[in-house]
Amino acid sequence: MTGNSRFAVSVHILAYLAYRQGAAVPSAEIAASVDTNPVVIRRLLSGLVKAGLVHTQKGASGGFSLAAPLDQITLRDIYRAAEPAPTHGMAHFAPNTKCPVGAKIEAILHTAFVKAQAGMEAELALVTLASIHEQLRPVCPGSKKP
Amino acid sequence: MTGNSRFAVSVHILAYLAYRQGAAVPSAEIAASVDTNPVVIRRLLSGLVKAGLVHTQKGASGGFSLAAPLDQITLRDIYRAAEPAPTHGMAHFAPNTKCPVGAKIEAILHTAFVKAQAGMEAELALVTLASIHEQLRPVCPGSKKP
DNA sequence: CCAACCGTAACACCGTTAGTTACATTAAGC
DNA sequence: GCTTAATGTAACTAACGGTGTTACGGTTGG
Repeated sequence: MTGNSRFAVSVHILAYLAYRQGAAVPSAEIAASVDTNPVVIRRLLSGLVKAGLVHTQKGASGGFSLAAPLDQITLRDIYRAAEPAPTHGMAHFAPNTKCPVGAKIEAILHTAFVKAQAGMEAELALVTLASIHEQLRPVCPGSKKP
Repeated sequence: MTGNSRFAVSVHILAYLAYRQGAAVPSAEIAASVDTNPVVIRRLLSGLVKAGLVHTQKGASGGFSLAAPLDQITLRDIYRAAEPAPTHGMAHFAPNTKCPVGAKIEAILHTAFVKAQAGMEAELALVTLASIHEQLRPVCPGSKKP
């Protein structure tokens, strides 16, 4: 695949936790909703826990639950927790610095990328988990397992 | 690598063509500036030509040159010509549609991605090739090969 | 004619991601 | 305490995309 689905799956995970309304949800249950392996879910949750978005409880009858109110978690928070630092392909972009263009293009591109990234994250910041939960609401009367 | 460098290299290519001021530039010369293989350059240029940003001339003493004024080419144009349609990881994201969350999350995510993409492209649209050429200007008095 | 150049196919290599198995650790409930 | 259910993480495989490279046919100026 061209990109990774880390962000998309992470949003799904948090939406699912919102749907389950604070219960301690095991990774296997989330995995069933995403249709993947529980380890994949736990790997992503590891980052979400480190970012303070999710609370974790070990042991029997343990699981994951949201660590903040729905309206205080935005897609930007999730994006930053899920994705590694964006390189925009600059990682392996090493132009010939003996050429006048190659010597300066990198800094110019970096500036443009930072602005583009900011523009994207500004849009993501407008969407809260609460609004996503609201969109899901007509379909989830109670809090049932899949 | 986390991402691809198609966009970064494409901008470099167009900046180089601007630097060479309308001359027919062979792919090997551009490749020397980017420090890569000429075929890689020609592959990317293929897309730029199709997008109408670059003019190509086959045969001896042929090469590539800009097909539009510097102030009418923005980073967004280059981005769209260089990158394939953005999937945002949705390509391999196929949640369990039997789960209420899995069934609706895809549409919600797609909407958010479209907005995020638009926010990013709006920033890219503000940067023209003319402004990049201007930033390169102090360093390129004439039009010399590297 | 020939030398230079484009266009593209074919291929190998490498890094990333997803998926999977395995196992140590932790904690609730009896 | 023992059992059971769960997290956390390492290790491995398979698949995929991107880059770099060689090769070669087509085109054109001199």
